[in-house]
Amino acid sequence: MKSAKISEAVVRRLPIYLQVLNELHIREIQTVSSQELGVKLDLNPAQIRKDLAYFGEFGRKGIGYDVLYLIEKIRQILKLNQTIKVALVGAGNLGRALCNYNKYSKDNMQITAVFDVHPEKIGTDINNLVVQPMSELEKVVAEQKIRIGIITVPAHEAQNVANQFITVGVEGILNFAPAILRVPDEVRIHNADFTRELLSLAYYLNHEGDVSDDSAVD
Amino acid sequence: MKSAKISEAVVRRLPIYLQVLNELHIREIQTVSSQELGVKLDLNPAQIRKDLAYFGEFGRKGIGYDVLYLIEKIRQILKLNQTIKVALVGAGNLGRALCNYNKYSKDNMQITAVFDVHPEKIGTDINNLVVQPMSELEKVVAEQKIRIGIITVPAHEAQNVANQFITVGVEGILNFAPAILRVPDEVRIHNADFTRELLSLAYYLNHEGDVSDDSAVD
DNA sequence: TAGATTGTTAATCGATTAACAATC
DNA sequence: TAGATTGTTAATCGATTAACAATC
Repeated sequence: MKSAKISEAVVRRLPIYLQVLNELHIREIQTVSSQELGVKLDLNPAQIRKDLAYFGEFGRKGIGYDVLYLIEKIRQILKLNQTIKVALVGAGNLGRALCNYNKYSKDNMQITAVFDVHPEKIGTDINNLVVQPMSELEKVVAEQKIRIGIITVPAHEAQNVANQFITVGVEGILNFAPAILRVPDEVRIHNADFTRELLSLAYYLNHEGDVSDDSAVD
Repeated sequence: MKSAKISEAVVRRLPIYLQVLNELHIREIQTVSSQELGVKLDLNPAQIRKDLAYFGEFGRKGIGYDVLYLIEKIRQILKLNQTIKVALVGAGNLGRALCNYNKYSKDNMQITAVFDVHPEKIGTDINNLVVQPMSELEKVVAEQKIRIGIITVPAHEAQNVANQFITVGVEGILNFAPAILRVPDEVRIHNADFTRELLSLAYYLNHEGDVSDDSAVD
């Protein structure tokens, strides 16, 4: 199956579908149409149907999609029907926030190890995980079969941490640092740098703001 | 000028350009070509030139782009040549992390007020800001001319907070909660929900993982 | 049966890339 | 002048949307 290359745009919509479907499930709604999903998500129903059809025939003509069944299918597509272990480097505020987040998530993604480069952080406790030194990274990743690395260190340390993740054989990296990281093709990197979202948001503000235009250049 | 509607894809690349340019500036590099930027960012040079050309003629034929000048121009485009004030609701770990982040940023975006719905958080201190009750939101937003709202509350409270932001006239919202929020057309909403990035990252992992395939449905 | 809705093909739309004249 | 690189037009590519037969 899964023959044709699926576009990134499609893959990025799957977690969104999953989110709405989970909400529907909680509200005990059993069936949903692409039409209804489209309204909720501001997406074209044809697009939703097409996205899902890349992976199989999940719906029933004249009826729609069974919510629980579709949840299960999307989870399978995203490989969430197994527990995926995650290591986090950078035990600062953000790292702590993510670890906490973790325990509420039932998505079978689990942060199971936390590391930091700074000696004073080593040994401290975060959400029942003890912060370990980077020297332990290789051993722990191998032992726990960790497949994803999260980077929550300052920008200037990010590439260095990424390199270490790559060396120890992590398959995917989620980077929170506001830096452009170089990784080999076989490692997938996603950026969760919120400053990008914040800056692009600024573009869409109305123009009224008191622009004091202090541009030195011309 | 700025006549044609600029596509979202273009706007989302601007902060990335800004990031590389800032790095180049720190390294005291004065001029850069679209070719060089392309290599750094894994983007087609023609695309970079085209993106920038939507906003003006910033480069010099045969030479390239002056780094400092281009930084200034992109900052103008993103409206960062003014201080944009931001309010944050949700004084949890993530909220605290963002406030801290804040002080290092020189992007003229500033979190100037923090709120929380829970009484026990009110009055506590976050990075020199006192957490205020939601009842103060309207007054503070008006007084400080706050234009962007950040949501760092749990998913089930997010829509409620968004509604309050909308009521008090915020122009843009950055949502960190893993929830789909409904906002009117005139309010811009960007999502910084990292679970989406994490789940789509899982899709790209290699297949090897021990899939115990415990799917109950068929 | 009539109404609803899927899966899918074809049409449209938009974004990326190639190519090149202009020019530093 | 020769080499480099922009800004921009035209060509290509890919993603979204419309339309509809199949079918519940």
